[in-house]
Amino acid sequence: MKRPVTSRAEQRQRTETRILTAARRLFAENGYDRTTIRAIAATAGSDPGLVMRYFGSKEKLFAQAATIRADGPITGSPEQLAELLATALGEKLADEPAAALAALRSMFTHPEAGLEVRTAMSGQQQQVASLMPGEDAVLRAGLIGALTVGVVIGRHLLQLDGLRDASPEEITALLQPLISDLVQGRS
Amino acid sequence: MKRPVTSRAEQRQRTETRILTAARRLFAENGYDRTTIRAIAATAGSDPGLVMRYFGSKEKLFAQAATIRADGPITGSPEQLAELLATALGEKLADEPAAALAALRSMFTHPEAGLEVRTAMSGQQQQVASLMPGEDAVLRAGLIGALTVGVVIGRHLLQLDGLRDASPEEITALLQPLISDLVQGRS
DNA sequence: GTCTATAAAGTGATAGAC
DNA sequence: GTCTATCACTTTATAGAC
Repeated sequence: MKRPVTSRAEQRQRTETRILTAARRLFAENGYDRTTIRAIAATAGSDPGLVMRYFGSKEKLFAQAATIRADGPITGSPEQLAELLATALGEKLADEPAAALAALRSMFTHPEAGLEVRTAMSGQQQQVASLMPGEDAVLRAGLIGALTVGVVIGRHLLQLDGLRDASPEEITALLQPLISDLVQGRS
Repeated sequence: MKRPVTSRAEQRQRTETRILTAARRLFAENGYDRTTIRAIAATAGSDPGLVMRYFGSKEKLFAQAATIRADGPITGSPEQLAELLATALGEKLADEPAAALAALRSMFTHPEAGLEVRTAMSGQQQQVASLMPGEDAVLRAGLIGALTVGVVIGRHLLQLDGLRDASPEEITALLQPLISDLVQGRS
């Protein structure tokens, strides 16, 4: 008897990733509540029962699908910091990170998603603030965070007029000096 | 027979506003999908049947509850414009406009709410851009809009670290020069 | 192991009793 | 006019047939 090119375990993991990819896309497009297990299974070419069997619950599936990958560690002088933050923003604008978008779209209506986003941002902000001078460093770091989410959701989720079509470079070129001002504490 | 101090029509309109207020609060707190007619009725001390009778459908109730009041007309020189935008932002930070927050919280998961926010912002942005110099005025106006929503949701909805506690004046003081840069096109 | 059938719960909306 | 009772539907989750 010839071994199949794809073993049982391989096949299983393959459909598992297919389900996860489908879930990510649908969660990013429609949010947690409006995405049904049925729709995910259909998109993945699979079955609702299997989705439950593999991931346990809709909640657990979402947790895996909407995990935000943290940016690399942040260090350097204030001048370097501004440039670092601007390029990190540029990356978030260039590609469409489905997992992060899934979390972002659901953050206002699904408590778990809100927590995910808040903790991810909180960690980042503390790091950033510790590298910044001034009494109000935490506030200024928060404003950088707010600016970042504002631009990301303005482009990917709300599709605001000017933001949708502009190139990432164009946007970061405009924003880097502003971020630099916030980092240095000039006002 | 003595006339009651509150007539039939008065009484009716009174409960109608009570329902509307409750709806605004719950929509702002939990979003469209997770807010039920039943919960609105209970909060308003009324009845689900009456809510339907008065407003026709959940959709129509939401439309009335989540209407964004546009800012006053925007005019003036670029210098004035930056100040105007900063103070308008300050107002949005000082009080908690329940109707706008209801629309904002649901904008990613409820298409109607998304449209409401998008059209409100689009109108504002076009006005602002028309008063700004430079080729990329539309993009820069969009960035001002993104910054504004970012800060508003960062404070009221996400409750980001530095933003939650800072005073509106502190925030606008930091942001006005940045807005001014975007308006003038310095970068 | 994969999928069908169904259970259990909750929703918006409606009809009709008081 | 106000509210109770219920309909029709959809959801996640489960149990069991193949």
